[in-house]
Amino acid sequence: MKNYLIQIVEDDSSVKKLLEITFKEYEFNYVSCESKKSAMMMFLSHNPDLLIVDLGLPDGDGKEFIKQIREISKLPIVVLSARHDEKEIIAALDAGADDYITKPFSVNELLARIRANLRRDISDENIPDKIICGELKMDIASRDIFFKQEQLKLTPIEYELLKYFLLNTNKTLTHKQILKEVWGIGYQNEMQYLRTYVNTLRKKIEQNSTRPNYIKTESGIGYRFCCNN
Amino acid sequence: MKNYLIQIVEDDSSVKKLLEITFKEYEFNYVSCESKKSAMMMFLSHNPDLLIVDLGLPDGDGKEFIKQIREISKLPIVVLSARHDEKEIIAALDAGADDYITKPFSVNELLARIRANLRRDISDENIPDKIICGELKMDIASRDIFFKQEQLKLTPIEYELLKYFLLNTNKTLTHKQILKEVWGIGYQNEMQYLRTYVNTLRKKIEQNSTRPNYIKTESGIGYRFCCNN
DNA sequence: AAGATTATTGATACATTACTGATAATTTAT
DNA sequence: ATAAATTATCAGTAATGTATCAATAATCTT
Repeated sequence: MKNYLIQIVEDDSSVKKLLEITFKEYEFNYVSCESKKSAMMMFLSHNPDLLIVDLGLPDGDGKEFIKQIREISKLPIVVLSARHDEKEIIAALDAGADDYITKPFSVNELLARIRANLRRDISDENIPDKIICGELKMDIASRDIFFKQEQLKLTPIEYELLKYFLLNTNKTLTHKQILKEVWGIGYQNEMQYLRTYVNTLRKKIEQNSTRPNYIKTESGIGYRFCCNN
Repeated sequence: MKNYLIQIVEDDSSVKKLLEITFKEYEFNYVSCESKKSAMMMFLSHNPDLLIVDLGLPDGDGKEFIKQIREISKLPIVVLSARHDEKEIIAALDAGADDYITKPFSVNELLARIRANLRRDISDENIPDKIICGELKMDIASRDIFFKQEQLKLTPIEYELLKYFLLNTNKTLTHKQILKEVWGIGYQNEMQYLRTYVNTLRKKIEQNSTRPNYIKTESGIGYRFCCNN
């Protein structure tokens, strides 16, 4: 296993300490800092494999930092936030975070999520040319999609949407994230487009479109494409 | 593996830093500069194996630089650009760039593309000298094409188009891919040429030109040459 | 240079896909 | 349990993409 480096951005010293002890124990390398300003410098000089960012930083919003990072890098970002603040979490996901953990958190949950997000990063190392998820099979190179041996005919948007889902399975994706990725910048608020296309996709890949197995609705947030492989 | 030298042309210091750290870590040699002017001098003095060029340079357009380079060299050029500047990217490809990466990028994707473009340089053409697909038979060496025993008479573009199709059967090819490959760089947007030639090819090889068996239309994307052998 | 072939252009009819808006169904909050 | 908010559904329309063909321009042949 590669020796991953994790960068912690956390101003609350007790939480920071807890993270550091945990990483030491589980033999993750880490570096840590306490402000947005030093966070960017540290990011550039250390090139970490994963970021853990607290949303309540003293010298600027953590979301701002996430946006800046997202201009230049795709590395996994895991956000720390108080549980009650769902809006903050959605905003951070929209800004480009990959996952979130609510405080207080269990050490096991933290480690599980970090591993999951590091794994995801590895998996796009070889920009997979085939994705298989249950009865669904997508061949990126030839642009073929099969559902139960049958070749599916998808329009360009349907295809891009399904592809985005398949590249981000088992992850809650906000409406805005999906719209931005599939339709492009400027479409973040066209939620009805998304509903319409989720509908047509469900008709094509769900046994029972009212009890979807793949595309699950996360009311108030977005969708989650479920895959058990 | 040969010790490749990569030249970075990037004015944004945080992106430049990120690239440099990445190349250091993965043991690529690199040189970097920040302006179009110094880029050309550096190119001439260092003779790199691959160029990474940001499209938004301060003292002149990156496209200009690419054109100048293409006057004197065929080396692989990879363009860096923000995702939303799709027009810029197209223009850069037309100007002679080989590939592009949109910011933000994942380090792995960056490395994968660089490797792919370095490889392309040396890869020899393992093109078969005879291709048979259903009633179609093409002999690359002698340039003969037979359709149902009959020899077909094709114009140069028709021939190149059919050859490209036959070398890439059962794969959806985008309009741009086809245009770039058959007509050459700079023709990516001349879609009408492609339509016209698909039309004439269909007349020559399809039983029923309105229900094509070979050249299928993929609306909004391109064409797919179907072959069941 | 004339004639023949091939490439490009533009106009038009046709086909598919994207978007819109109304209404029904479901979920969440009070 | 009811109201409010969110989501699903679907059919109509707008927008975009494609096929076809004929006219012109460019190129090649002899």
